[in-house]
Amino acid sequence: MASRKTPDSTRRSDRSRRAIHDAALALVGEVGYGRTTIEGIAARAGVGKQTIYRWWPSKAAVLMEAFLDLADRRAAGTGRTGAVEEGRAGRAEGGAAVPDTGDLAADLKAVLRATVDELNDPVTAAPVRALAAEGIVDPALGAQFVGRLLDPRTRPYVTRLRAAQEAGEVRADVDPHIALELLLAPLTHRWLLRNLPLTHAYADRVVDHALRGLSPMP
Amino acid sequence: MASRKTPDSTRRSDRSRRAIHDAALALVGEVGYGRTTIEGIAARAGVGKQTIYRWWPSKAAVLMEAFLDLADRRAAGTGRTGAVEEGRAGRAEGGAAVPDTGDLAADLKAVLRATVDELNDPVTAAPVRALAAEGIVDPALGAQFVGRLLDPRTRPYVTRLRAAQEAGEVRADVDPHIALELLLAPLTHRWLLRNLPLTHAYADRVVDHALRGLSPMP
Amino acid sequence: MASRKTPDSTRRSDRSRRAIHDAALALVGEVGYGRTTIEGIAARAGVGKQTIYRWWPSKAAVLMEAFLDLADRRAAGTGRTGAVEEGRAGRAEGGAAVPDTGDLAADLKAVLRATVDELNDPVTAAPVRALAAEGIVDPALGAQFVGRLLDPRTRPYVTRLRAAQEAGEVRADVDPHIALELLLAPLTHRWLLRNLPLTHAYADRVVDHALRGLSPMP
Amino acid sequence: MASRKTPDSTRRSDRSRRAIHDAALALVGEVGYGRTTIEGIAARAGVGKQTIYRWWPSKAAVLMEAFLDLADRRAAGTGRTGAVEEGRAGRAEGGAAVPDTGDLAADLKAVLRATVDELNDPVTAAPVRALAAEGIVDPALGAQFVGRLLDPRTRPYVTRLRAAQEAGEVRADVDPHIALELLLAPLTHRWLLRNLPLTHAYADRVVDHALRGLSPMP
DNA sequence: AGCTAATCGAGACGGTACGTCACGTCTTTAG
DNA sequence: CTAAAGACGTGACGTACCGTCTCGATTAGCT
Repeated sequence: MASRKTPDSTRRSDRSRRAIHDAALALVGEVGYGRTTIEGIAARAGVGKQTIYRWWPSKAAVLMEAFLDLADRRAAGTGRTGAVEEGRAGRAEGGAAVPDTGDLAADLKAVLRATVDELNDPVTAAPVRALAAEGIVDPALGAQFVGRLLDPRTRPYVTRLRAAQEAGEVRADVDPHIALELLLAPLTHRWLLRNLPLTHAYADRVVDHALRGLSPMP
Repeated sequence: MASRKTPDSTRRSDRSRRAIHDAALALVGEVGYGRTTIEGIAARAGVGKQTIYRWWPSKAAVLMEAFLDLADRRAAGTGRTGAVEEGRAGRAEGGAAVPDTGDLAADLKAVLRATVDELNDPVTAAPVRALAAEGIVDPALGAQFVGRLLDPRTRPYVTRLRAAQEAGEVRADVDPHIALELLLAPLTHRWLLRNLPLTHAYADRVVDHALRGLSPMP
Repeated sequence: MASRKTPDSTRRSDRSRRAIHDAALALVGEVGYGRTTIEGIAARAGVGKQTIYRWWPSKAAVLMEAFLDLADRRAAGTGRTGAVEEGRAGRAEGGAAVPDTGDLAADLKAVLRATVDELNDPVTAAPVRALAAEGIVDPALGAQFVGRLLDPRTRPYVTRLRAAQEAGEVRADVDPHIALELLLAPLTHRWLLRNLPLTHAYADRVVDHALRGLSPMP
Repeated sequence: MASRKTPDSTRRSDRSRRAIHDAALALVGEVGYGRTTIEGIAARAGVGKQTIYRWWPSKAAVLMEAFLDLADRRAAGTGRTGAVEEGRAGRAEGGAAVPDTGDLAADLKAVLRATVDELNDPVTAAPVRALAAEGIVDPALGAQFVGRLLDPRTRPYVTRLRAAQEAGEVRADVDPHIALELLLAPLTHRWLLRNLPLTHAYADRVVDHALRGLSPMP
């Protein structure tokens, strides 16, 4: 049944898939996304070019999958296995839960500080930067970036914020998605622009300002 | 005196420079940044490739300059000629002044709505998206992007915010640069990700939340 | 096993090879060697440039092979099929036999007249001129020119001269190679210099003088 | 009167002309004719490109003139100043006289040995090879090569051969030009092809064979 | 001696071709 | 039928020179 267009995925070689993932991540880390080529990935992975073209539509798609796979493996490795501990916030595929100690500011700071660390880690950051850049220019990839990478990771924030709203910690007339952007966008902004240092202190400041507002008490 | 590395800029052809700018902007608008090639720009501009390589280090640099030139020409054309009106906020190279009516929220909304319109205009947006994407991956270009494109355009905001601070409209313990990021980053975030609509209403909401904060009055 | 430097010649496309030969010969004939470019050959042959660079080190090498191939095909087509007639002189790859009627002068004249005709034929002459010129300046190519083009074609002369020597028609103390040069060089000299007409009469004269000598009988 | 096409040669800079000659010869000697460029000559001579294009039609023309100039200067320097000694053979522009001791074979051997030495000298040989090669492919240049370089140098041979003919040393029915080719062509043949060593012994052998003929006494 | 016109050095310009790299497709051989 | 290998047509890369052109700055030769 499987024509040339849709190869039979049951016969796919897992060895090759993983080797391609590894090669893609390694090359992007070593020489940058622009200088990473499909031929280079194939050579490094010890794989024929066609094996890449058969299963992925583009270099970016390879990298995206490679990164998601890496992130999943990490999460699986580091993740607490006791489902009991997951608490109210839970933990979805790809996204770490936001703690809920009752102190919203403290919870957000804790999580955003971790995000800052992740963004400052060159290993994880390189592929994500590349994917973000490519997604900015290519809408289809951008949608994938948001849907497969970003959304799963931000959903816990929305959940936490909604909980805070129910607890009266956050105004009722605020859309949690907008609140999320108010908190997260300044960090990613600095990360993408590299114009100012992205520190824990900055994350704290952003949380404080976002929650309290910029205007003085009336 | 001028060595082979740094050509004599006094003998540079203005006709070619402008033709290259125009061709670059046109091509990026028509076929996208990725499919725009230096050969294509040269051919369209009726210019030898070497003339591009002589004066610019990269495709991105050409586009950057082309866009800045365009923006300057536009600003010069649209700019209010009465220097008297420039008032407190003034108007620097490339950056439009933020009005100061005394009502900070209204002033910010007015200006951010204009920014939203600009970001939604496909003509201006295409080159800026491309430059942003390239800058994310190439730190040197990113610095240029910030220094030559972004900073001049955001400086008036900082000025306005500082004025608001002096007028007691904004808390004294807020760094105006951070305040700026709180206001602007959510907009650029949506613009880059294309995941949610970038509207005037959203700009208003962001201003309101940023100024008042997310937490209810204690 | 085949490294990147030495491509796998078993997978080489014969269609492309032949198309390249034809294009090279055609272009050299039409616009001359100097104005023949590798890009032009590739375009005319409907072939990628890389396919030329993969298999030949230079434009001259392409032309050399193209010409040898042409000459071989011609010889195969014109060649006498009756192996019985090959006689004493035989016929090696690329070289036509020199007849042996017992009259050395007549045999040489017959063959050298044919050579004159060949040299005066613009179709064959154009590539050979070009290769000769290139070989004069590039020793490596010159060696190929001699080894692959010239030697096979002159070897029958040496054979015939040696036979004549054994028959007592030629002095015993003469090196047949030198004798060959005495006969052939004046023709190629005129051909290369184009200063004097290259005719059958001239070929005859050269044979007569070379055999009898310039000095009168003592 | 002098339009743009025919520059006023009275105002020509001798310094530049000589510098260009020197640069051309030096470069051809150092990197070969193919890698010698007009830009390179100009740079090396400290001269604008236009100064070359104004006075010479091609790279080959520059080299030709440079070589002739060099040869003239050498001849003027080495040449015997006593015109009395010039004897029967005389000495024309560029060509050294062939001695006339009465022994034709000895005289020819002496001169041809000198020619062999000259051809084996890499300094003189490099430009002449280049010019010969170019002349083979470009008929106009070839004519110049013959007329300005070769003919002046071979004329003395013809004169000497004619004298020998009058003295009964050479058959009356021999065209001196053909005789010249019989003697000289084998040498240039070896020189151009580089397939066999070009030695004094070879020159001697050629003279002997040419004068006595290849056939045994009848 | 001063004027004026051409030549000079320099090098930017519109081009063409170079030789290399990577693209995405296709074909071959092995499992 | 997939996979490794890699040749193929394609097209852009960045470089080197081409021959033309435009600049001041000499520099003659003629008033």
